[in-house]
Amino acid sequence: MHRYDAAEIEPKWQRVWDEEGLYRASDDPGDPRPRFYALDMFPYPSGDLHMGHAEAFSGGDVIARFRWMQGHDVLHPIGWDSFGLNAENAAIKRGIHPKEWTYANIEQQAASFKRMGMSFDWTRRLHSSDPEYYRWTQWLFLKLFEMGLAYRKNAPVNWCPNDQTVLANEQVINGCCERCGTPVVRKDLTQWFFKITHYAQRLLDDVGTLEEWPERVITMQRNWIGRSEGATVRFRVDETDDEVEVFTTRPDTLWGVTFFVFAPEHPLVPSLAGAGGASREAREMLDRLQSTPLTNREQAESREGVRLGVHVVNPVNGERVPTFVAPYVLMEYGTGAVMGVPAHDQRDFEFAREHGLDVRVVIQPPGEDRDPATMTEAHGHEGVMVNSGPFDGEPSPASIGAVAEWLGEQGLGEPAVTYRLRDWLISRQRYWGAPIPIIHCEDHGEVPVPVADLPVELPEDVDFQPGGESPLARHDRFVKTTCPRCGRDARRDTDTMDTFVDSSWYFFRYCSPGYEDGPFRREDVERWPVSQYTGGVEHAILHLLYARFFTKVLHDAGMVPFLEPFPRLMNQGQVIYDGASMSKTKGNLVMPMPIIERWGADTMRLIMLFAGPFEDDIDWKLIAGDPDRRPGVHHWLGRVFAAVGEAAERGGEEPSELVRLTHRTIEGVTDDLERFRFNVAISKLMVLTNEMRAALDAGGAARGAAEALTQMLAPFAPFAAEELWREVLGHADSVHVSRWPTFDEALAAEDTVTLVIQVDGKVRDKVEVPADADEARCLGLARASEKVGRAIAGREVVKEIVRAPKLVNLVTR
RNA sequence: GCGAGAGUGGCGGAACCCGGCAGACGCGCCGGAUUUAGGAUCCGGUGCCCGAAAGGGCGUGGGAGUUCGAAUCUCCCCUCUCGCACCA
Repeated sequence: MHRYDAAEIEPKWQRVWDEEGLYRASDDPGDPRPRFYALDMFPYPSGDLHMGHAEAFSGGDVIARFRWMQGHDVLHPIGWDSFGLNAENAAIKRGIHPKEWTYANIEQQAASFKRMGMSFDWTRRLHSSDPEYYRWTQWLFLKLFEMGLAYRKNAPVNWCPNDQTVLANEQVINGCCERCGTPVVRKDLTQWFFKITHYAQRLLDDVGTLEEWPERVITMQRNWIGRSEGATVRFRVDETDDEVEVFTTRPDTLWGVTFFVFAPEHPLVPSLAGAGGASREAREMLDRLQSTPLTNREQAESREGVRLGVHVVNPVNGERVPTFVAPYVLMEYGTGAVMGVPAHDQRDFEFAREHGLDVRVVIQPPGEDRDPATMTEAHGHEGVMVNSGPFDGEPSPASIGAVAEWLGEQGLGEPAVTYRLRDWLISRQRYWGAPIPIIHCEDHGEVPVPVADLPVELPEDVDFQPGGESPLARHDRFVKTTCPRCGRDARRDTDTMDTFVDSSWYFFRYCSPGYEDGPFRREDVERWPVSQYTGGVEHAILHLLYARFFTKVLHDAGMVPFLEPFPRLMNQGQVIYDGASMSKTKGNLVMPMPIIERWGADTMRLIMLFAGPFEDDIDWKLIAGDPDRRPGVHHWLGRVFAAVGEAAERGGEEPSELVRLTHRTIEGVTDDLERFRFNVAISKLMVLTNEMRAALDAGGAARGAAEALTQMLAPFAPFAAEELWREVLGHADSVHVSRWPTFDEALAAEDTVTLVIQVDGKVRDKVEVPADADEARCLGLARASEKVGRAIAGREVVKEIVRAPKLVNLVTR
């Protein structure tokens, strides 16, 4: 009798696996096995692993183990995204060094991963905060710099007053810092950017080719890139002769312009306000608008605005229209100025009504008579252009392109495409990140650190309290250097890189661990394209967009052979509690390690994987029940032990029913694993267990079922399966290097099936029939059924549908 | 507002891809057995309604459609979740 005792078997096998060195990807390019690169999003080392890690990595591990058993050469690496603000803030709070905090957490997480039975190739482990890693992050920065894709400019940036750092647009959520929730303010700073906008169109085009990505992630990427087609049009300021450009998606409404609006930050605004002799009140309001943080404005829905007192001339009809400054126009999008077409744009309409401006209809649907005096909202779409000079009578919106082209011919503008995507701001004025490898020389400007001098190491003796400039700026020995070109005194750049830079290429480094002559070898990356990327949907935009951008850049640099890094993406759901995210502050935090200590790692893995579809959220409150009560999956493992144990000791021929079910289960589970349907696969293994139990209780043998069950259990519950395979079933080698069972169609085939007999589509009877029963036989049985006879009594059967051997449907009148 | 996805027992969910026994599997609950006891184990039951039972009726958010037959395909509506949101 074999009792299931996780506490005994799990540490034992963990040791053995370590010694045996399982799970190493081959370094041999001639290895004939098919390769499978199972990539999990590398964790951020804040504290111990949480439930989200437990779920995501359990799923990723099932896939990796499944592929191993299918005979693949599997690369299943692990590393840590170990730079970043969290470490720095936590370290400040605790009065210790970020490095100390970070590496202590990494060690804890690594130990937890081993305890969970993760099949990582530990020899390829990396940490983005190691000099040997960020050396190459810096190298890649220089590559982008060399390619003209990294540049510095003075720009208004999003500044978090709490974290004392700049944030990327992507890190501002509803006007607040993504990290701490503090409202973000505007500030002008000189910052480093990566020219991701240069790749906007390619990022957009190629995202559509990712057929194995979740649709919603593709949509989110598309929306983020935000391509709009239309035209730019040049207006002239009548009083000053300044030229000002606008972007519009609706050039067909140009004849309906009745006013013109600038964003408060627009560079022309100060001089135009002067030229227009704006009133004191107007100037005060202007000041207020210009100093209001961008974010507060975003939330405002007011249609306030200030009249500038100057006019612009509409190039298509020569009309003079008044100009305004209004917060509803954003400097960040388009050109920072818009033409006001109140009849056909809702925002412009509201603005016009607020300020008593004309509304002129220039698109009129046939049979309708839109009257500016009585309109209560703007009309956008279908109709015929009117009051539109040469375009009168043309259809809209079909004429948008024609108008744009006409503008070009007339020299008034041109067709244009605009993206919402901004360049990627990568400078951070914080300590715990990769230093930007640039030296500022008075004579030579921005000079790259020579590759031989990389890494620019992060000094440890730094006062890293945030103070509005980079902590590195206060470290004289770091800052003072000499120019690599002229040898004279120069200053190092003191900003560090956004951690998203680190995570944009780590999956390449796994392919060439320890490589000394570059970030990775092209042939290694070519040999190990990512087969499956698994991670949280919270990275649906930023990380994935940046990693895609990097891949394209490196492709263009000739360093990688493909254009997209992750052909297959799977997002696991979140682990939540009672409908809300778990957090320490809410007091609803459940951690995986206590569960592992109490019930074992296999149970924790099975709880996660059996709870529901992998991509759906798991609400711990709904699935967990009493924490002291034995989890259902633990109970099941006990039943598996009992059944496999008995089967191992008993000889004889297996009941054909059980053989059949075994093969059907192999077929089903294999398919489920290909499709991430872990919960369904586990339920099938449970069914097989129940059937084994019944066969054993009836005195039958079950050895074949026991072997197959143990093997199929291995990806989910690696410890229990190993114990059964080696100790109970008596195999010498690990179950994890055994070959995945194959299914035999002949053995899986049923010899009898259930014939369902319907009358008018309702099930009236069921009969067991031979699998090869023909139509006549089925129909005869249906006709002979007493229940069917009762159901059709007194009625005429007008049609007989027969799908032998499974179904007969008698249709009556 | 725009976009995406989802609505099935007391609960998590299966069947949806490819129309054919709805509710697999598990949790919970009910009954029984065993046990000093148990949050342990084993056996049986468990969609709802009527009925002692046999049996019957109803049933996959609502409504229509296609079909011999719809949880599944099509259309409309409702609800919820997620993402984006003054993007000119």
